Order: sequence, then structure tokens, then C-alpha cells
Amino acid sequence: MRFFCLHMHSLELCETLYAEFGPQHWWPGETPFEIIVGAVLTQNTAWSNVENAIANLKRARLLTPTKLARAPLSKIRAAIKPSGYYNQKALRIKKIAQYLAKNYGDDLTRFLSQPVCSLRHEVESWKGVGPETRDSILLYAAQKPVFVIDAYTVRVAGRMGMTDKRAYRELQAFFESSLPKNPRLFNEFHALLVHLGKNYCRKTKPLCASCPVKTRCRRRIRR
DNA sequence: GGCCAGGTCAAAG
DNA sequence: CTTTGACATGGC
Repeated sequence: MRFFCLHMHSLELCETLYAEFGPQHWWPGETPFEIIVGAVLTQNTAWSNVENAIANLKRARLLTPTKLARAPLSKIRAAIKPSGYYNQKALRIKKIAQYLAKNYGDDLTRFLSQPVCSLRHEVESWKGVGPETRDSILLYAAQKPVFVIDAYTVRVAGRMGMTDKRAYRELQAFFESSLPKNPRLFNEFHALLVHLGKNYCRKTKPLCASCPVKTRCRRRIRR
């Protein structure tokens, strides 16, 4: 394992992580719509559970805006059950599907190729889409240069002493201002941070043997 | 059996 | 404006 040093610069950390772990191939989804649905389903839920839910939706042929928009709630609920919170998530993804189907049909090209500000405005008007889900959609479905902040990002940044910021927008500004505004870089870096966090940053476990920072980091991200 | 996972919303303080 | 509780499954 390489040496992940405290107070390392963002780009330096990104390059070190990439050299160590390689490309993460995010977002694991075949279409933008699948990424949008997955972004909602993965809220506070392990990705392995979401994989099952997505597989069920695919098997039921529900993973297009028009199909999901017409599907009965009971069917959606049953399909996404493994991802947890299935009652509210079923309502939310159906509502999103109805919005997309009505305004764009099944081809989301026109939707995704809007300028960031109008796309962001549209996406954040959806119920069930908060800051992280919104930015995941902007970055991973639409390839806009928006840095996604999640619990892992906060933990890793805090533990590595990169910044003491806690609020979502401040953290986002920190990363975006310390990196080239490149969506592919944002994509890979965020995925690598999650990978690092998953494997070396649970609870009070140190990041690695040579970087024994044990500061307890709160999971909650302030708005 | 308890804790945690690629959060969000509404209601209350 | 900040804090709290509800939402729910599956893996370790």
C-alpha cells in the first residue's frame, strides 16, 4: 500500500489513489436513466442491495422512463424491495419517471445536454433528490463538472486533514477549487475516495498503518 | 443481535 | 437556522 500522507493536496491524492487502485468504472449503470434511478435507490443503502433492485427492475422491463412511469406502484415496490425504504423510494422514482417521460420521453439526450444551471434546477425540484443525489446525477449521468460530496468524502477529507470544512457546499467548493474542472477527473476521484473510505476508513479504523489518524468523523453532512 | 450502508424530508426546537 | 425521527433491507 502506498503512503497516503496527511495534508496531501487533492490532485496528488487522486493520482496516488489511481496508481494504487486503478479505474473504478463509475457509475455502474448502462444508461443515464439507470444511473438516475440507482442514485435514488442507493441513498443510505449498501450498493449490493441496489444491484439486486436494479436487476429486478430490468427483469420486469421497467428501466425506462415511460415504462416506469406507467408501472403500478405495487410492482415497483416489489422490485426495489432489496434496496430498503421501498415505499418512499418507489413513489419517488415513479414520480421522476413520470416527469422525464412527460417532458422528454425515453431519450434523455436533450435533458442531459442542457447547461448545468438549468439541469441542476430541474433535478433538484424532484422530491427525494437532495444535494448528493442531485450532484451524482449531474456528474455521473450528465458528465457535468460537479464534485459529489458524500459521507465517505467527508470522512476521508477530515481524517486526512485536507480541510476542516463540514458543510456540503464548503466541501464541494474546496474540492472543485483545488482541481482542474474536469468531469472525468471528478468522477474518478470521488469513486476512489469512496473505495478508500470503504476499505480503510470505517468507524475509527485508521486509514492505513502508515497513516494512523483515528479522529472520529461524524457521518452527518451539514447542509 | 447490533451496527452500518455511495441520504432525504417533515416536523420540531 | 439547526436538530431529530422516520424510512427498511441485507451483510458482517
